[in-house]
Amino acid sequence: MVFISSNFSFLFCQIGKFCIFDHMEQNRPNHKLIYYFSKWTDISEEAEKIILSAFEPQFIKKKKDLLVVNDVCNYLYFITDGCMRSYYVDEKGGEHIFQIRMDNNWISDLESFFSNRPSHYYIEALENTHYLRISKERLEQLYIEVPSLERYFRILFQKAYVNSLKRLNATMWEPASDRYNEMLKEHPEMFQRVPLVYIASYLGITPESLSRIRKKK
Amino acid sequence: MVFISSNFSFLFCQIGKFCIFDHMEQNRPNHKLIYYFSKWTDISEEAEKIILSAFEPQFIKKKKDLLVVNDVCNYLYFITDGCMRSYYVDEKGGEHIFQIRMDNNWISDLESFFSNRPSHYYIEALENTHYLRISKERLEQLYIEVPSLERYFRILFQKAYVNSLKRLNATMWEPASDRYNEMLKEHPEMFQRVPLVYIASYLGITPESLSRIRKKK
DNA sequence: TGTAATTCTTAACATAGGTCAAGTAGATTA
DNA sequence: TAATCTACTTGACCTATGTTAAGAATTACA
Repeated sequence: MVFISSNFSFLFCQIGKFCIFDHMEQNRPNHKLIYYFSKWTDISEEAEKIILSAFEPQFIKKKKDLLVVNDVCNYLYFITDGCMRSYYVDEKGGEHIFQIRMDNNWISDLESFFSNRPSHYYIEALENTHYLRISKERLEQLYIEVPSLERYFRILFQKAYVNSLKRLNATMWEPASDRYNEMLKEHPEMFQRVPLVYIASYLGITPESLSRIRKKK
Repeated sequence: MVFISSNFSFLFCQIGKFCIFDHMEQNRPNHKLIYYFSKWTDISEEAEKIILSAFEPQFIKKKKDLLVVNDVCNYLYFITDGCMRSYYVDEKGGEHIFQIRMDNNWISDLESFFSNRPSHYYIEALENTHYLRISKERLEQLYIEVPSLERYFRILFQKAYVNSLKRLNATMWEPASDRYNEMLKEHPEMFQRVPLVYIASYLGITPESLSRIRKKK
């Protein structure tokens, strides 16, 4: 695959991630958020204060659910430190993971969030995780108070959509071994923090298949 | 599949399509566009004029290319009447269709459009097609002249992203026959206008497999 | 520290869907 | 009207991946 194999980074759709924040103070996590906003749009000092007050810092323990099926997803979540997965459960009880997100990434069920309808998904913490959250009402208000945020989210969703289409093409037309190899290359840190069972599901295969792929290398 | 089978409409990701325009005058296609904008955001009469002047009405004949690989995609296209497909070609020469769009839908290569980098894709007319187009420069300017457009596109991409993730889940975890049946239910018009070869590719299978699925029914 | 739970691997077998090759039926063109 | 094309189908065979079941290695916990 000529162009697909050149960059499989979309395999994680890790929207909004651009640099490491080791130099930042650990206890001012909101500043990471502002940094990302300011990458794509202008944020005045005034606006910065408003934004920081709109997001609530939260914590969740490993293996706890942030969202369960049939609940409305009331928040947009920005992971400052930790790891989450979102998945659905089919009628035979099988779990299908479609998102794994780590530090400095957004996670939510956008469909439920924007429609106020019950979610079909679960969101679960894979590690003890610190995150920021904002409710739909507060976000709508924020779009009015800080109009340039609309631009940030327009660009965020635009990129997320493009990445998702690439991942779709790879899933349809690339063999699982290629998807695995490129993921290994683009996201080695993932393999240190996330069990292979989950990575297999994310890639659209069974853990047994992933095991075979890894053996062949 | 409990929730997926309840609505496969995302299989077409026909973002922005909400109603039929039979009642509209055929020769004022731009008004369809305004109608869609005004569904999600407020458009003043003033803004309407600016928008209408920013989009150029165009026409392309069946089988002609709107975009070819390695060209930069300079426009966002809104199909007012007709049908297009976008696809890429793998190193063995195989074509893989990932979008089929008909009346009142957007089509483009967003990645190339926003990055100004050469596209990996083709966009081809499957019918004689009337469409509107806007360049990146003009759109950036329009975001400034009509800020509420940023909101429209934020919502458009947000929905497109959600649909794309659902299509990804269906592709990974649902059998091809289910995807076919639901597409037939949700988009029967597609089968009147688009050859099965293309629909097969869109569903991620070969024409032979689609033929077998259709036979079994 | 021992037991249970997770995580990962392996092997035998099953199956959906791909590949190749041929053939039919309409539509298009000479 | 014959000759091509294009769209679609069919059949034989193949392969990647799923399924089931078992076991090893690691981690958590009582």
